[in-house]
Amino acid sequence: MNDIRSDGYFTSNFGLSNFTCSSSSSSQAYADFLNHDGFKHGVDPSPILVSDIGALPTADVDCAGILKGKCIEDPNEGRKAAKDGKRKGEKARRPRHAFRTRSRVDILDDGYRWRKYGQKAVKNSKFPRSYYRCTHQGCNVKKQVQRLSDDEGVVLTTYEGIHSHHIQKSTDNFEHILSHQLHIYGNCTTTALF
DNA sequence: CGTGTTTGACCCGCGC
DNA sequence: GCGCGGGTCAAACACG
Repeated sequence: MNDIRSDGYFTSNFGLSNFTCSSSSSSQAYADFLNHDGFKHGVDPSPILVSDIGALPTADVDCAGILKGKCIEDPNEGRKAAKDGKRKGEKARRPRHAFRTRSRVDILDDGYRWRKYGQKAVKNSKFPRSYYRCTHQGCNVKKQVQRLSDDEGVVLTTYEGIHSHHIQKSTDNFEHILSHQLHIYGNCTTTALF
């Protein structure tokens, strides 16, 4: 199900989609986020910061439904940790990882059910940031979705926490949604779906 | 009626 | 201390 290609990219089939990451931390991030085991590591140990986001290549989806992209570690973990009640300077226990995807739709279906609990205007951006929580009982995974102001075709999704359960939607549903989306937009090269 | 969204208020940390 | 910005809460609302 998982494979590291010769070019260092990490490909994994999570049931709903194929995702490609470029570093071991990225693959672990996605493994954590999707609650999967058995990942290989050691390709590229260097983390990529959200501040470098402008220099990163953008994720894309080809006509076979293969999503390619990079995930980014969030340097803002300490601040979030402090807000969660931890002491200043204490390392955050819950990693946050961001994924850039090129998509016309803001909501990328990753197979989990999310409940929106907030939306905020972002400074220096004309697009708001949306906040989502996993609706599964006992699972406190969160994600933020924001469209980049300098590239309106790019959606930045930040995941925080680890799912304590399996994907809640079936592959059949995903395929149904995918075919529906492709029917709507008629251009699968610019539509990203998980 | 259950579930999810909207949106203004609120809280907190940080910088000045 | 104060203002700003990010993040969260919760009441009201919409929808199937």
